[in-house]
Amino acid sequence: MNRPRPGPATNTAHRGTDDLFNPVSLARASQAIVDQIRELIQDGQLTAGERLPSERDLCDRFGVSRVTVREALRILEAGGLVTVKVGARGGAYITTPSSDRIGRGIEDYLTMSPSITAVEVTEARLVLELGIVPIVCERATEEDIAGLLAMCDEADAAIAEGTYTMEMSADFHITVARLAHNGAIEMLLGPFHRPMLTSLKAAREAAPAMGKVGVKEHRRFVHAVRDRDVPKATEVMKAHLERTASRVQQRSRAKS
Amino acid sequence: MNRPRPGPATNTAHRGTDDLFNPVSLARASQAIVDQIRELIQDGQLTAGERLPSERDLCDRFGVSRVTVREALRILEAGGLVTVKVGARGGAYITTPSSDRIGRGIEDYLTMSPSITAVEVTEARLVLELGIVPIVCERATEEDIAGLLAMCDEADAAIAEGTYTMEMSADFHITVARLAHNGAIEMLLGPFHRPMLTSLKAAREAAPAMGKVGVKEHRRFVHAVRDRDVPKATEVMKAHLERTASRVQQRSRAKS
DNA sequence: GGCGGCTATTGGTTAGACCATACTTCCACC
DNA sequence: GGTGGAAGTATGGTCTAACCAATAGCCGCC
Repeated sequence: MNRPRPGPATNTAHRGTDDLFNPVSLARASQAIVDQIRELIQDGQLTAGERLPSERDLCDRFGVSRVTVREALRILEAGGLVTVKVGARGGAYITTPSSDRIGRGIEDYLTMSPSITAVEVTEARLVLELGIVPIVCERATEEDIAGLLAMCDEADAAIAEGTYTMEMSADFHITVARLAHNGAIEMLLGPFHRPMLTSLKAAREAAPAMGKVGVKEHRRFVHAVRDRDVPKATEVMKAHLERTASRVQQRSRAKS
Repeated sequence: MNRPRPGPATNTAHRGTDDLFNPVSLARASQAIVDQIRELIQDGQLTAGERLPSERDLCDRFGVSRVTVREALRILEAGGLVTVKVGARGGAYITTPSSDRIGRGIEDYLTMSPSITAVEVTEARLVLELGIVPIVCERATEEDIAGLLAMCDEADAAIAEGTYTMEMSADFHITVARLAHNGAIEMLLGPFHRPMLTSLKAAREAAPAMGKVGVKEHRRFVHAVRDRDVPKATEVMKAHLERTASRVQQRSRAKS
């Protein structure tokens, strides 16, 4: 049975005030466990795919009860650092934080923080989407471009049928972001679309012709990328996004 | 004397606490509670500063044990949606997700995801920092600019004393980001600096002259902003960041 | 009137138990 | 001999009941 490490916050023995002015009994045991495990992951001592000991094991090692260990696991899980499986061979497995989970956090922040306005979100999106244009122009492969054109074709077909949705538009932008072949950018940009969608869906119904113009712009953008024409691609995308932005502004103005 | 537990998929509880909180049933009860509360927050039925009922109260309302409620609170807390205080008048208070907490998530992702390379992180940072330059040039007030110049002065003084740190450089960039007066951008950009710091600290010692050049570039950037000269500011910042980027690349190449 | 201790409220933790789930093993049956 | 299913087992999910620890507010004493 391993003793709990005399680490930063393993306590349970601060009742005796033997040494004066001890650092106050630090926060929560569960948080201390989280910190330890997080550090192990950061140090590379625990790597993706590895399995932590069972909860009951961890209890012994940390010298705490199962509830405490479980709370720590919940926190780690919420942070996307581990996933927990049930059943035999179950347990907590180290996972590389998924962009989805992080995206959820960003999305929460964008949508729930009252200090962040829709205009700001749109502006941030503009910065990102315009910023990647040069990178996309440089790195997009012929297949990538063919894929984008195929999306435009599908969009046109959907418009003809009247089944075009804002999701399809968002998909296009997400795909473009992916062509930067940069995981960090992809992760940052993803969360911007869901809030945008909910914010724009209503407007879409009000202006059904919108989609048609949008897809035309998409296509012009793809052509510019195909020609590796950065200024043109930037210009097209900028106009496209700013048209969207103006609608968001109208909407947020109308709401207030 | 445990009462017979309903199966995990049993629903339609007869508990009907018809106010805000419904009994749960799902794979993880704690997750279901999280979902409910998260939704209440998103809907605005719970707003920042409000206090949730006590844990023991929530047990009754959700029809689960305290352990389960507590796990739910840990998850919400990890997501930055509530903060929990102890003692009388303690409890879970709704908080607007802080950019710090979200930043931690992004930072985890950037540093721990093996699929994200330092080069990608640097590139993403470049996109963001360059993208905001026009906005900063437009919105920076005279006070803002004076503040930046003051930072440069301090940096020069620190260099003269040999106490200049990478943190001071990071501070400069974070301050610049703040001048965009856009919370979303600020939130996105913050997390890029800590990983950058750890990645660059070693290099700093190897090239102590670095800081001097960096500060000089900072100052030239501020002057360009003062003159509202977007192309110039962009050019300066780009050169500055790319010099940093080249060092990151060297470093990551040396490591492999 | 102010200070110090009492008390109630509330989160933090423990211990032991039971259930649900999923993998493993192995045996019976074909 | 192979195969399907039953029993075994490891593990997470939840419950109960209790106690500890921190804090705010009140009350009485000086």
